[in-house]
Amino acid sequence: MKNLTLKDIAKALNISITTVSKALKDYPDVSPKTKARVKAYAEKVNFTPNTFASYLRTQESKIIGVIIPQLNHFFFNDVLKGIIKQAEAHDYMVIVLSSEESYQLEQKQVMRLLQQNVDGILISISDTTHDISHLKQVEEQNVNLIMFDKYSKLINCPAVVINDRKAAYDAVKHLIDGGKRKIAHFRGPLLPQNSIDRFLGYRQALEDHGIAYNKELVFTCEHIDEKEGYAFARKILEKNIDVDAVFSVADLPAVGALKCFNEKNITVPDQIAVMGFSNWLISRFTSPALSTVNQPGTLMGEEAFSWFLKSNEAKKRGEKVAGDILELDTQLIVRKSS
Amino acid sequence: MKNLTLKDIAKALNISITTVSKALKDYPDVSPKTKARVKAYAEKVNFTPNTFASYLRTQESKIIGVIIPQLNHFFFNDVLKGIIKQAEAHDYMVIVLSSEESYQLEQKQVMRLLQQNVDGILISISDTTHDISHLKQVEEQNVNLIMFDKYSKLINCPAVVINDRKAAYDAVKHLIDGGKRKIAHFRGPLLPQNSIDRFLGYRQALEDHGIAYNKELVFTCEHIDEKEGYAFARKILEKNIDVDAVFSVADLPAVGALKCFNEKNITVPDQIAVMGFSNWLISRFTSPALSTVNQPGTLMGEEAFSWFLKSNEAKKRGEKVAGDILELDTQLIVRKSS
DNA sequence: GTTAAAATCGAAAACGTTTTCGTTTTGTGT
DNA sequence: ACACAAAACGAAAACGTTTTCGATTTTAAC
Repeated sequence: MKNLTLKDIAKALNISITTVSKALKDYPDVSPKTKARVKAYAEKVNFTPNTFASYLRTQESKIIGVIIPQLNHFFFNDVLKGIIKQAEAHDYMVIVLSSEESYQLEQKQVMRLLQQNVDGILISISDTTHDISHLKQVEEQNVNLIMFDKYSKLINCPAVVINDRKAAYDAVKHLIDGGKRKIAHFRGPLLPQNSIDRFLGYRQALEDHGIAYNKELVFTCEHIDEKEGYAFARKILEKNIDVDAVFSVADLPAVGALKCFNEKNITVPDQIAVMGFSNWLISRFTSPALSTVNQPGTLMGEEAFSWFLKSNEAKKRGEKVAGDILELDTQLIVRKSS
Repeated sequence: MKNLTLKDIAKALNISITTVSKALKDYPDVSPKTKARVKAYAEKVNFTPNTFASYLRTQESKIIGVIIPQLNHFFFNDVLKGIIKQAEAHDYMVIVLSSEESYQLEQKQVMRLLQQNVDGILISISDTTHDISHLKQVEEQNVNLIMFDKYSKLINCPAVVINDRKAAYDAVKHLIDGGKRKIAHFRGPLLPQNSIDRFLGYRQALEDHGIAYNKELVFTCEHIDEKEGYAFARKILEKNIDVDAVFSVADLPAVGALKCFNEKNITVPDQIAVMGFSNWLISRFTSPALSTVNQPGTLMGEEAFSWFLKSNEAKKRGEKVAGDILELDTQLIVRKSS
C-alpha cells in the first residue's frame, strides 16, 4: 500500500494534476463543483501532500529543530513539552537534539539541523559555549533562530528567558528577611549568562541589605549535581565556615547540601536555611521540603515557538524580527527549608 | 547565502551534475582524478546533498518518529536519550511526539508521522490505548515499527521491554525475605500490559511463599502520581488495614506513601516497608531513601534504535524482521525504605 | 592503423508538488 | 449569430537529487 499522490487522484477523477492541486489549495480558478469533487475524494482516500515534494517547491519544511543542553533534565523537558505542544497546534514537527553541555556537539547539531533544512532552530546554549560563530551562520543562512533560557547577548535574535538576576535577588532577600546574614552561594559554571546573573542577584541583595560580600562563601559548581552540593556543604561544616544559609544556583546541589546537613544533624532551616532554584520535582519531596524558585518551563517553550512563528512570518515578508528578549515571571516557592 | 547544489559544483568544475553526484557516491565509472577533484571541492564549500530531494528519489527520509506517553517523565526521557544518541551515530534525525496518555492523540501522532514519511516509528503505547488499528496501519504502509516498554502483544513487531513480572516478583520477594507478609500493592491502570505484569509478579511472589492473595490490599492508580500514593497510604492508616509493606507500581506513588507515613510517624521500613519501581531521580532523595527497581532507560532506547536499523535493513532486502521481544535486565535497588 | 574492449562521461527521466502562463470553454450582450 | 470577456482547465517547468542507459573517449591488442 503506497502513499497516494496527486497523480492518483487526477487519474481517478479524470482531470489534471494541476487542477487537483489547485482545488485542494482553494485556488480561485477552479470551479466550485470540481473543488467539491476533489476535496470529497481526497478526504475519502485520506490524501495528504508529500511533505518532501512540497518542500522542494516551497522551501518550507514545516520542521523545526530544538537543541537543549541536556536531555533528561527536568526543566528543559518542560520547555520541550511547551515547544512540541505549540508546534503540533501549528502543524510543525520537532526534531530534538542535545548538546550534552558540549560546545563541539552543539556546533555539530546546529550544522546537522541546517543540512536538514529546518525552518527554524530553537536553542538553549550549553555551559561550555564560548563562541557563537555557529549561531551567526544560522542567521547568515537566513534560518529563524530563537534562544531560550541560556542565551547569548552577543547575537541579535529573539530570546525567551527569565530574569535570573531578579529571581536570585528575591530568593536571597527572602533569606535575609528570615534573619539570615551569613549566606553562602553555590554558583554555576563561569560561562553561562544565567549563572552569572544569579550570582549578581545574590551579591546585589547582600549589598542592598548592608551585608558585606565575602567571596569565601561562594562555591562554584561544575556539573550542577547533588554531589557537588554535598561536597560544598561538607566543606562548610568541616572547615567551620560560619554560614546560616545557602542559596544554590539549582535544586540538585541544594538537595545534596540538605542530605549532608541531615547526616550531620544540622537543623534546617534553623541553623542553616537552604534555597534551591528551578522547582524540580524532587524539591517537593526532600525533607525538609526545599524552598526554591519556579521557572515556567512549559510557558517558556510555548513562547519560544510563538517567537519562531513571528520570526518566520516576518521572514516571508522579507523583513526581520527584532532581537527582542522576553522575560517571563518566576515565582518564589517557600517550603520548609527556609 | 543559499545552500549549494550539485548544479553549483558542476558549474564550478565544468562537469555534469551526474558526474558530481556519482563522484561523491564513489561510483566506479568516475575516474579517480575527477573523484578527487569533486570531493576536494565539495569538502571546501561544505556541500551536503539536500535531504528532501534525496528522499524523492530514494524514498528514505533518514528521519524516525518517536512517540512516548509522557514528555516530562524521567524514565521515558531516559529512553529518548538513548534513541537520539544512537540515531545521531547513524545519521538519523528524531522527531519527538507525545500522546500524553491519550489514545486519540496517539492515533493522531501516528498518522502525522506516516504523513511525514518517516523511515520508522518507535512507540511506547499510552495507558488508554485499547485498540491497535493505527499500529496495524503502520505495518500496512510498510513503515518499520518498533515498540518499547509499554507494548501490545496483539501486534507482531520487535519490542524492547523489561520483564515486568519477574522484576515485580523479585521486588516482592525481597520484601518477604525481609520478614514482611502483609504486603499491599499500588497497582497501575487496568489496560497497560506492564501494570498487569507487575501485578501478576506481585501475586505470584505471594503464592510462592505461602501468603494468601488478598484483593483488599490492592489499590489501583489512575494517574500514577504521588497524590494517589498518599491517599492510599492514608486510607490504609485510617481504616486500620493491617499492612507491613507496600509495593508500588512506580516511584511516585511510593513517594506519596512515604510522605504520609512520615507525617503519621509510622517508621519506615520497620512498621511498614516501601518499594517503588523505576528508580527515578527522586527515589535517591526521599527520607528514608526509597528502595526500587532500576529500569535501564537509555539502554532500552539504544536497543530500540538498533532494532529499527535491523528492521530497516531487512525491509530493504524485501524481508521482514521477526516480531522478537528483547527483554532487558532490571536491578533491584535496595535503599533504606525496605 | 584498425578494431574491440574498457573506461569515463553526460543526457534525461523520475520522485511529487507548486505555480506560471497559455489554452479552451462558458457565459453575456448585442 | 457574433464578438468578447470571464471562467475553468491543463501543459510544462521548476525544486535537487539519483540512476539508467546511451554516447564518447581512452586504452590495449593485433
